Amino acid sequence: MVSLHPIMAKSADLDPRHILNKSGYKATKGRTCILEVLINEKGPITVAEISKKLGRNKVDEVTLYRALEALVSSGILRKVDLQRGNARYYEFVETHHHHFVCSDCGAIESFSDKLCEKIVKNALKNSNIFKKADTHSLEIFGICSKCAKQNR
Amino acid sequence: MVSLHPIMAKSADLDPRHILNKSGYKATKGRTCILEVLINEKGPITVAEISKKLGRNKVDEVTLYRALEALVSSGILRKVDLQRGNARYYEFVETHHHHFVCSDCGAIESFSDKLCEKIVKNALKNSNIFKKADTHSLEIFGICSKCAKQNR
DNA sequence: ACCATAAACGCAAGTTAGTTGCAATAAATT
DNA sequence: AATTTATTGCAACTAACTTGCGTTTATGGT
Ligand SMILES: [Mn+2]
Ligand SMILES: [Mn+2]
Ligand SMILES: [Zn+2]
Ligand SMILES: [Zn+2]
Repeated sequence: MVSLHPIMAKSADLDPRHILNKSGYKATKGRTCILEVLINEKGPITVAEISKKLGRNKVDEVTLYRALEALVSSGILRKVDLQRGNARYYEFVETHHHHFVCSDCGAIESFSDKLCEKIVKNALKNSNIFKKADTHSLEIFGICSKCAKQNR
Repeated sequence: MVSLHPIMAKSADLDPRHILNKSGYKATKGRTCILEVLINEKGPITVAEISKKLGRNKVDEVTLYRALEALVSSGILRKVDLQRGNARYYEFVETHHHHFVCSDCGAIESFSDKLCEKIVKNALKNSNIFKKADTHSLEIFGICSKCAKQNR
């Protein structure tokens, strides 16, 4: 938990305009709003959800797709597969973590575990063709207790 | 490595017809061929690739999609996200494992690590809403040494 | 071997998701 | 304020599925 001085609107690394410029993008109205939506979101959301949350700041869907792909390629956003249809899920990358997902209702719980690094290290050691790893994804799927109760 | 008696065409758990029937499906020509393709494949492949490998046994694309979804829902096949465009990747589930994927050329190396189970156990212990886990996915992304060399 | 039944199939049509090209616009740099 | 270059919106397109429905085919019972 970071506590901010009241006079500071936002720490720089949570300010969409600053983030965009730092990565060499123009802080246009569109991208600023898009990134703001994702920063304010606790978990991954779909393209359609982002569009809806933009409200009166809605951008063309082409613009949205292009912006999301750009931000992913810079490591600002992350695309995750939550195995729910084929919609893509995006989330702002603050700290690395994983997801526990309910296969029924889609409820998401985040977690992290430093054992992951150990696994990546092992995989690299045993690999014949990889010398370094960039990223990894780990999601666990199950039925949440609410859904488990209902489906009985 | 399992050694089979010459008179035995295939061990039962690798025989598509047997697998289909055991799960309550009809061993139609279509599904038998589809499953055969996936059993003979070492890694996950796309719908288009499956279709091509079917050759003269090609089925309608609708049939293919319906068959794949059915087989996934029975746990016979698995759908994995290798972060390469939006085509879906399917693979026959023989033993649980994970993938190390080249973000550039798509090369895949499989691995498994029992530390995964530990992570799942940890996540369950710390979870407020999940009491059990069904499956999990873990993929590592990097650039293979061949691509690393070329891109220099 | 034949029949009944339900699963699976193929076709046609439709939808949803994502892409490409290009001229117009708006940040950033000077 | 002018210049430069990324970004945008529109229109059109492609790829990736999905749905409905009448026909076919595998399977289990006679
Ligand atoms: Mn998350
Ligand atoms: Mn595999
Ligand atoms: Zn649930
Ligand atoms: Zn490679």
